[in-house]
Amino acid sequence: MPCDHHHHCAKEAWQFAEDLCAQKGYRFTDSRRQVFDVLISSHKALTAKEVMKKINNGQPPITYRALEFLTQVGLAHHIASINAYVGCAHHHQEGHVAEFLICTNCHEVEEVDLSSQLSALMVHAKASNFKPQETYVEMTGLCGTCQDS
Amino acid sequence: MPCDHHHHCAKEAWQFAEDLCAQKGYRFTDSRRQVFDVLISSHKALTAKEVMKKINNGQPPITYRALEFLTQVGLAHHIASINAYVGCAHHHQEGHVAEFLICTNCHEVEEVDLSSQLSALMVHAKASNFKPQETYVEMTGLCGTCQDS
DNA sequence: GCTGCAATTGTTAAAAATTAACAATTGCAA
DNA sequence: TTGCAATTGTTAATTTTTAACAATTGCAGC
Ligand SMILES: [Zn+2]
Ligand SMILES: [Zn+2]
Ligand SMILES: [Zn+2]
Ligand SMILES: [Zn+2]
Repeated sequence: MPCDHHHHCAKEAWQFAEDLCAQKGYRFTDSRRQVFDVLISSHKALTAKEVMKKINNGQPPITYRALEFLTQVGLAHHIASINAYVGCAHHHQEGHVAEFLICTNCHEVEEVDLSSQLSALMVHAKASNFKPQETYVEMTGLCGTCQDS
Repeated sequence: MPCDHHHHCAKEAWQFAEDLCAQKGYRFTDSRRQVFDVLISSHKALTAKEVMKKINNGQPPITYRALEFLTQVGLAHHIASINAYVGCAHHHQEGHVAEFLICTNCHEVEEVDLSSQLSALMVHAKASNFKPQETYVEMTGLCGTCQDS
């Protein structure tokens, strides 16, 4: 049971997503809702294939387009190290950076805000005259539950 | 010209690789050498396909196996955010963590040791009883050269 | 209400990336 | 030299992602 407050999470996430899309004028269409639902119904990172399976065998283009949309508007994150996606309903500021703790056994993902500790990562970029676009901080390992099993 | 000291780099890298393999008893075979050579001859991250092209159209299995070997013994790193590989000849301690600054334009990669600033990343893991395996800290963006062009 | 246009979807299929399977070969130690 | 484990060579399958284009939808202006 990775998350006891799960239903609560999901409900708040939906509210957040609705508001975000309404406010920004994004079209929160059926296929996008379906994919968001699949992601947000779990704290695990799901591959595109896993998402498709859960949506009545959704066709790849539709799923990939929805995943891209959600990622771009901030309702999901792409976890590069395992090539999977996780839903998100946090309010992220521009330039925000998160750290993801990814269990390699159950694929549960914990998202942690790194904004306040970002300088350690940025100092090298600045010293190298590097202009950052995206930052990925991912840590794979075993969550507490999976260490015991 | 991303690296003026390039030939120097490559020579030292070869020495390092030879020593490492000899010392640890790894077999530094031809195909592994070829892939290492391709990677270390550049400071850019190369996809598996790019590596294959440079090796007289090497067959996928051979290239993937060599990349896996090099990655596991520490002579290369997998850059998850762009799904590419970069050669490495640094002496990494166990549990070492590096930050990669990856230019999205030219794919030049700068590797920075993060060991001394690691606590910021680890504090959340410890608080969550998360047992880390691999850590990816990757920042995509534009290198100094590519900002000017 | 219609009309036109941009955004999104549905559908088919291709392309790209990765891996499986297994035979052939190599390196090395007994 | 014999045996065995590691590695390679080869073919082909599987998985993942994208291209292409027609059909549909949502919405603004008439
Ligand atoms: Zn988030
Ligand atoms: Zn777990
Ligand atoms: Zn390194
Ligand atoms: Zn560049």
